[in-house]
Amino acid sequence: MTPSNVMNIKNLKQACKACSLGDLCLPLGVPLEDLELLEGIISRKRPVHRGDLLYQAGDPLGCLYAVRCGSVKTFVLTDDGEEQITGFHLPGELLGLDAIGDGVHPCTALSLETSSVCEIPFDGLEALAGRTPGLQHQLLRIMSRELQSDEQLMTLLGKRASDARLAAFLLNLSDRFGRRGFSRHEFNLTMSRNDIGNYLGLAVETVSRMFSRFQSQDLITVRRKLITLHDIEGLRRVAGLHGQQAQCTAACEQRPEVSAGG
Amino acid sequence: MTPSNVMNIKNLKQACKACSLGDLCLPLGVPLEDLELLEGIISRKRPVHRGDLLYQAGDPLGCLYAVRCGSVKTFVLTDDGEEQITGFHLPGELLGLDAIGDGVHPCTALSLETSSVCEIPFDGLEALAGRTPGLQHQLLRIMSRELQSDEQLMTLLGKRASDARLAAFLLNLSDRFGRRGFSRHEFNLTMSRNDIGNYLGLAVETVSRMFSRFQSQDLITVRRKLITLHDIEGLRRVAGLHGQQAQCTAACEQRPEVSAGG
DNA sequence: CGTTATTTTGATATGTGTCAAAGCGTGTGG
DNA sequence: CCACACGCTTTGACACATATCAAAATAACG
Repeated sequence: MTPSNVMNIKNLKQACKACSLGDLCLPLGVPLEDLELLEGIISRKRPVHRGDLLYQAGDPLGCLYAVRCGSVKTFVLTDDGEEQITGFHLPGELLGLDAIGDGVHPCTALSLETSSVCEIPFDGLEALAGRTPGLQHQLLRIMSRELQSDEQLMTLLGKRASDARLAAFLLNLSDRFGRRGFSRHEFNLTMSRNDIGNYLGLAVETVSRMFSRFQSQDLITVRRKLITLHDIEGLRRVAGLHGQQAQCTAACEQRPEVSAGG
Repeated sequence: MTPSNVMNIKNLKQACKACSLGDLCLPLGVPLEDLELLEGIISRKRPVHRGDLLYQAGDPLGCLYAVRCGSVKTFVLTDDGEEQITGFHLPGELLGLDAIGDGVHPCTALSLETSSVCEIPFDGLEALAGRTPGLQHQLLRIMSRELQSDEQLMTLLGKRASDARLAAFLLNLSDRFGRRGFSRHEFNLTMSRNDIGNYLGLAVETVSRMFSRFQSQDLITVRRKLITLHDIEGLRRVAGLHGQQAQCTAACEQRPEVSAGG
């Protein structure tokens, strides 16, 4: 009705092919000619704002959502009414896959900041996947990876102490930000301390205390929402991820601290 | 080489169509004519015994495995070498889906008793799913449901006390046994107390104490591996699953104990 | 039938939740 | 632009649930 609508239609054309995070999202491995078919069913919504819901628990599954920019949290409501956060989602990640089983969203998705998401009608995606082996494969891969990361989270929640949980959480975010071209050493937490505690199965106070402790150990600097990682290897040690990446010789036992400008 | 091989070949023909748990497994929703194609790629192995491995962490993904009878546990090895159990799997359940992402099994699958499993080459399954919409849909559904159940487990591990965890675990098993035609009230635990504790993020001793407590509260009877549930509604209350099924009025506050023959 | 593994029970230690309150940033209205 | 109020975060004190340590009881296995 207004000129702005025309703009929106134009924006729609600016889909997967031009999207900077293509290879983190569904299009990875999908041949160019099929990509256009995928673009055909995806629509890009207006930006959503902090606190906006993408979908709510109980909603019928209409679309999956891909985060384009910003961040989103998903949570289920336990039977006594409190929320359990099931994930924080960064650009390139697909939301709503847990709704395919019953055709109903089991959790709610809420935007943590001003974000942009792509809407992908599931019916269309499924039909297209049947005709496009690369897309089917990528869809299965994405779901499989989510199963894998859930398994890691279970280990964290089931076996690890509070410091290991928070350290693993920070390292996980660092890694995911890094893959998206952001700094691995410095990033903003878009979720509250409360959310972090909820996700990690810890009280808010414990999260806060651990942040303070890590800071006093020169592992990180905390300045409100801004986190700076100074000693990633040290964090790995706290997280219980011994020498996963670099060769772990004597170096694991040394390294007292790395001073950095305060 | 021996006559017994001939028997095995005959057994192979006795595939999905004749399988008693067809509608719990992959074939659900797959039309009859496509079912034969599915049967074509599935092979049924000899029984596996207690302690046998179906696959190990690090193995390349060759096949998915469907439990036909018996039970299997899957676990990842944490970086400091201890195992974290990620699931117990009953007949009709599909194992190895978490390997699709990287083409490598992230966890190990070990049979808890004498079991029988079907081997499903993933390549073939994927190719067939591309030609069979019903099969593709069922595969996506199975993976989605697993995501959903992981979310529930996260809530359990993150928020619930030890009694709620164990109660929820028993109810979950009861429900799954029930769906498979076994008793919902009485079943054998094929896993050790250690395994249960590992899975639920509890010490063995705590699991044992909770079993004793539930028994003294007349919620269950424990006789070694054999568990009998006497008061499912009571267990639901302990698990924090308030009035999910029946209406929960004043009864929730009353009911001091229900005596039963000891 | 003896040996070993598993399970149960008890005593104690400790990490983390809970309660309480202060500090700090953010946003709002005068 | 400043003052106030509100929410979020941090810090402290304490209590409690559960892990840990230790040992007995019981089942499993050769």
